[in-house]
Amino acid sequence: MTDDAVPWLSVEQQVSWRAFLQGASRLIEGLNRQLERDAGLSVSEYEILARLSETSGRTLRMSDLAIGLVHSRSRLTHTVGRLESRALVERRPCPDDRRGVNCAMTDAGYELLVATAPGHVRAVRELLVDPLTEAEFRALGEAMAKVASDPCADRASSSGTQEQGGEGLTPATL
Amino acid sequence: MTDDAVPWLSVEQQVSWRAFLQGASRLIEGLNRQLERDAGLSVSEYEILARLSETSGRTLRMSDLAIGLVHSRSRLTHTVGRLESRALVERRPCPDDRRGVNCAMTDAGYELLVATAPGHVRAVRELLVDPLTEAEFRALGEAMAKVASDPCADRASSSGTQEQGGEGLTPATL
DNA sequence: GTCCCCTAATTGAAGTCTCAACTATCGGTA
DNA sequence: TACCGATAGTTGAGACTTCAATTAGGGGAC
Repeated sequence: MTDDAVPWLSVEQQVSWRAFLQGASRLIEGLNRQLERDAGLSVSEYEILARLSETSGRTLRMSDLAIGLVHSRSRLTHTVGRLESRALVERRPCPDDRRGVNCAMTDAGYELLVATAPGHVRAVRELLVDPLTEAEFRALGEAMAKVASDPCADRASSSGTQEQGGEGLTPATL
Repeated sequence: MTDDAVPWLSVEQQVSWRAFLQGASRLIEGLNRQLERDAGLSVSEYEILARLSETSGRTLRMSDLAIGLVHSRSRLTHTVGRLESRALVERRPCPDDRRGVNCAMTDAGYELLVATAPGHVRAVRELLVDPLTEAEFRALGEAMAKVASDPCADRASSSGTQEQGGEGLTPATL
């Protein structure tokens, strides 16, 4: 934990940062609302079904799902539990590793996904794709891919109180 | 709710879209962890304190806070309640509108923010700003500003089942 | 073989958010 | 003035997530 002074964000950076928070918030909220209304699914649940639908056998190991979706194992366990209780998904022991659990999509799950996908895609377009130009959307994707794969993202920095490098001392940050 | 076919996302768009979900997830999770560890605050709580610190009088009306942070009123009520129970914030009646409630930052709240800001800024830099070039970060900010202010974001589209315009019928979406 | 540490997954409690219902006030209109 | 729809904020229940603890199996070193 290097304890060097870290400069405040510039005003421009702060504007970007807040735009990110606000935009992400609106987007996710809008998607959740649409999915909940039309299919009784949350975005996480939809994501799980979508991932499963893409694999041969419509089956994925819990840990692979968790990694792909960037969810904690615990969260995944709970969410899959809910899906399983609705018979959209099934848990099976993993043949080659007795610690593992396979999550398999049922026919009902697949059907629900097929029925739900069009509305979801439309919402993603309306809320995210359409407001942007193609180039903007591509740039957004590239930037977020870097953020997603940033190797340091696990061990977030700790810090005591220390002086900042910037101008004033307004903690006008975030 | 026009019921026209909506094309699937292209493969490239899907990659961008998933990168967004993954990146946002890692980012927010990392920030929450850092704030929780170092100050016992969540990102939403930090945001509230930060907004308050920027206003003259360090006071903001509940509804203004809710709009600025893109939180539901209910969520804001709960979160402010928690902050108030820790004496980081105070609720006062709003002089000019008897329905309104003003949320005012206490000195303790301000001090906690000042003590917390450096670590938080560092985390934002490590997780989001540093992995990107300046141009990328600016582009990200501009795109997200459009998403945040998109006028249609409120009434998310509803939809029944309908055929898609794309190629196959794989609901490989999200 | 057996120790030991690592990974896989689950559990339950505590914390947070959402949703719908409710109270109170505002402000325009008849 | 009395009504009435809209806005501000709260509440509590239920849904979802997080965190720490727990169970179970893998796999290398000795």
